[in-house]
Order: sequence, then C-alpha cells, then structure tokens
Amino acid sequence: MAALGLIAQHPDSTGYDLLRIFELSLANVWPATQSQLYGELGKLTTDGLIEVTATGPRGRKEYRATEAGHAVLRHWLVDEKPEPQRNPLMLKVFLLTELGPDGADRYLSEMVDGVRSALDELDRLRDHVDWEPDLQDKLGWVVLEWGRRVCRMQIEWARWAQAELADPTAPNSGSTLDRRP
Amino acid sequence: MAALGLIAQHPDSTGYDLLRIFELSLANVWPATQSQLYGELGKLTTDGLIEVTATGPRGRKEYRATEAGHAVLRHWLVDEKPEPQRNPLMLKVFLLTELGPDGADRYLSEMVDGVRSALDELDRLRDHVDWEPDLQDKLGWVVLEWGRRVCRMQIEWARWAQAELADPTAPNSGSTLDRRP
DNA sequence: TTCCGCATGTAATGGGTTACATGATTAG
DNA sequence: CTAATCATGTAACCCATTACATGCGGAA
Repeated sequence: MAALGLIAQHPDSTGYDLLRIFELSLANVWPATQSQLYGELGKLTTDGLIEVTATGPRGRKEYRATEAGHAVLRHWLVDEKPEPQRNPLMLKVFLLTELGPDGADRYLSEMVDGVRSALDELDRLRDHVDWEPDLQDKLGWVVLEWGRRVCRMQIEWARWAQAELADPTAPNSGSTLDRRP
Repeated sequence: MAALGLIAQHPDSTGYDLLRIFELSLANVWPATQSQLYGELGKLTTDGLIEVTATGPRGRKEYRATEAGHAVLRHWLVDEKPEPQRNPLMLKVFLLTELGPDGADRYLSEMVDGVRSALDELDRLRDHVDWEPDLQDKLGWVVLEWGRRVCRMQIEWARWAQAELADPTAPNSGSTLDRRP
C-alpha cells in the first residue's frame, strides 16, 4: 500500500525514483528496501493495480496507478482500520524487571537522552525542508509534527515514570500529585 | 525476547500459562500467537536460554530462564537500541492526498473518535486491575500510562492537523499561533 | 575511458499469522 | 458423561531484511 500510494502521488515514477522518495519522505514512517519494492511493483502490476506507462534505457519502467489501484487505495484508507501495532519500546520497559529498580531508572534516563537527539533530528528536518502550501506537503508537515509530539510526550513520560518507580507506594494509590496529568 | 522476558518474570510457567500472560498483560504491547510461542519455546530451549524444569500431565512442560537466558535478556535490554518502528497510522495520513482535503479532514475526525474509544478502553483497564506495589506492576502501570498519553496526544494532534490542513498558507510560514506548541 | 549513478532483479533466511490437528483432565 | 479447559504441536503462506548479482548511460 505504501508503494501504491506513492505511485498514486507521483505518477510515471520508476522503482528507483520511488526508492528515493521512500528515503526522503517516508524514512521515519515506513522504510522500504530495494528488494522488497521491486517485488511489490511486480505484484501490483500482476494484480492490475499499477501499470507500466513507459519504458526507457537500462530497462527503466515508469509506473502509474490504474483506476483499480486508486480504488483499492481509497478502500484501504477509508475502510480498513489500522490495527494496533506492536511496541518494542514498551515491551522493553515492561521487561525491565530483569534489571531491577536501579537498572530501570538508568534505562529511562538513557531513553530521555536518545529521544532528545531524535527530536533534534526531526527539528532539523523540519527546518531544512522547503514546504509548499499544497496538500501533500501539508500532510508531510503534520506527519513530521506527529513525530515531534511523540518525542516530547515520551520525554515527559519517562521523567514521570522515573518518579513513579521511585515512589514506594502502589500505583493508583493516590500518593503523587502528577499521577493523572 | 518477549517470551524469554516473560519466562524470566514468571519462572516455572508452561507455554499455555505464558499465552495467558501475553493476553492479559501484553495484548496492547506485544501480542503473540499460540503457534509462534510454542515454536519460540523450542528454539529458546535449543539455544540453551531456557530449560524445562518439570513435566506434568498432558505433556505439560514448565520452563525457566537459564543464566545464559538472563544474560541474553539483559544484553538485549541494555545494549540493543530499539530501532524506529514503522507507523501504519502515519503512512495512511501521509497518503491522504488520495482522498483530497475533505476526505483528509473526515479521516482525521474519525480518527479522533477511534482514539477516544481506545482511551476509554485503557482507562477501564487501569481501573480494573489490582495494582501491587512491586516493580513488575509499576512497570505495567507506566506502560499503560504511556498508552493513555499516546491517545491523548493523538487526539490533540489530530485537531491541530485539521486546522493546519484548513489553513491556506504554507506550512512553516508562521500564520497560525499554535504551530509550534 | 573510467567511474558514479541509474536501474533492475534473485536467493536465503527469519518473523508472523491463520488454519489445521490432536489429545488428556477435570468439574459439573 | 460430556463439555470446557488445559496443553502441545505442524503446515502453508506472506512480509521483510540482507546479501548477492548484473549491467547500461552519461559525465568528466
């Protein structure tokens, strides 16, 4: 669907073009490998969701979404609810019992550092891109902002979690003030 | 690692036990299927990371993490940085070009509704669990709170994004007040 | 003419899901 | 006695990653 969607956004692109688009605009959202992409292009073509509109030197093939492809894409966007995803980060947090209270606290401190640098990265990206006022760039903009908000939330959460773990009372027992922020 | 970690937390559990633990405590973080779990138990045993400590009726096998298993777990927790995950939700948002401005706006509205009910679900979970004051329950508690904060953040973000998409000016051009919240 | 970028593919392996398949215990 | 629960496994299939493999075109 990521490939189909990008082809819909950028008609007459080659696999190679799409790869660069993946790297430039979806690297933080949906990374794709070269191997996988070419495989998908073949499948999408077989399924009639995209078609080759031109061929050029070096076996270059330009793709475009068919009407059926657009329909499938719209159906996926509107009707298929995104099911909850796995969360490797929270899996780790949940398993911090293995490290004991001190290890858990250290883990959360390092997490704050890591997230901060990730946030810096996103800030830099935001400032270096030349955002156009069209829908596509606005969507890219709001997606990027989502990443920034996740980072900020995570930093605040980690601090709160550290306090919570240090607190000798049971969770939900109402001894801290910032428990339900 | 999820299986190994749960065995470390709950020694002398069977695959069946672990399955219920997955459902009860990790359903929203790292769902596991029965098929996969039994396969992993076999591999972990072969690799010497867990061992069978007892057998019972119906082929019941109790597992326990070996010292090697604990070491691998700690290494994974401390040294392996969780790489950024794919985000199907933001992929969809990025591809909302296909639906046009109105469709995108509608999509975000529906998203708010969906997230709100997810948040209700988490609130209910939080209130129905009997949280103990030990490290394990505290970690469960903070993980659950993470989910709640993601939901709240997402609701606010979606509202902001709707305003942003409705705004005729370019992103980053500085016409709205809530652009850098 | 030589090197970088364009351009496409295949193979091996592992993770994950769905469905299939089986059978023993125990509580009512 | 019978149904729910306990309890374990296999097979087929898809998605994804890493590594392997190839070769043309254009610019310096």
